[in-house]
Amino acid sequence: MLSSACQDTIRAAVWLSTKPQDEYHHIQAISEALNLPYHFLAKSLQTLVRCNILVSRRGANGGVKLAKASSDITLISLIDAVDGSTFFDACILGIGDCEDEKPCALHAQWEKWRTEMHEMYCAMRLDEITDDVLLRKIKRL
Amino acid sequence: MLSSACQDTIRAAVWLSTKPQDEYHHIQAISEALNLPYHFLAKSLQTLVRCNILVSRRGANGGVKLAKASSDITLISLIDAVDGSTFFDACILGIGDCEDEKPCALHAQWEKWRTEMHEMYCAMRLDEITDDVLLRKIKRL
DNA sequence: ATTATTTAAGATTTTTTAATCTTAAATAGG
DNA sequence: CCTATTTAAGATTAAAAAATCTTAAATAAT
Repeated sequence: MLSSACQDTIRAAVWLSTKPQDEYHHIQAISEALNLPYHFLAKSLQTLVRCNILVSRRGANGGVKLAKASSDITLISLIDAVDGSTFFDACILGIGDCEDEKPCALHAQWEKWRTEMHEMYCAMRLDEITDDVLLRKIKRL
Repeated sequence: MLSSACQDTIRAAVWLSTKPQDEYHHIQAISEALNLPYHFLAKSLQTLVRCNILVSRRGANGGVKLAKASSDITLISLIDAVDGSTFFDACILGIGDCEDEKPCALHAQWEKWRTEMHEMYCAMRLDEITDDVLLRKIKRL
């Protein structure tokens, strides 16, 4: 559903949202805390920086931090940034042209779920994902 | 959501369901009709044969046919056969242990959709997918 | 029986995704 | 200014998924 790069960035963003917003944190530290591959994570986070979701600073005492309050960061913005917005477009059976006039047998139902999912991702913000329980679970296993 | 091998087998099964059930059809013919890679398709269809969803015959005038009426073949049986049954188990965020006592913020909603999807795949049978409209659309693009 | 045909099965190659490595650029602190 | 540190960026490698190739086994027709 979501690429592992995308899941990693969500984990990292959730982790960052539990820290004071003005604090820079080393990508290395995030990578270790969540057991995510450093260079792979760094690459995804760079994408978030370019999308103005994160702010980064190079050099000693550098790192990354959220560019805005966690309550202003939607899940869909992370997904769009890393995976692109083409995830909710495909037919559930992989059959082409399902969007057009004549749908496949599953189309109407899938369309309904797809819309609901998209709305959920749009509505859900980082601060809603974050709680003590989740924090014990966002590490990669 | 579904692997391309799985989508291919669904396409092929739908195509077969439009033919007389006792007719053998060459995998080559299916591959050409639906624009699916021959050897890749053949491999997936062999899986269906082993699961007794298809019957095959080697040699001249050989081919494959449905092992039972298309109204007795559920979508979930194809998916389980090709992709295995682990597709509906994962957390939507990729966070581990989401099944257990303490779920992630999206868990309850995702669980609901997942259950509904699974039920839809269980209920949907080949003959329901097949109609004139769909047949014009099941070719790979 | 022999031959052409076709599925079966495993090996190989290609493509995509994931992960790592290397070097450059920037920054803070001494 | 110099150095250690850290992100940035592109190259490389590894792993997984998709696709192809090759050979074997089975079958029908001649």
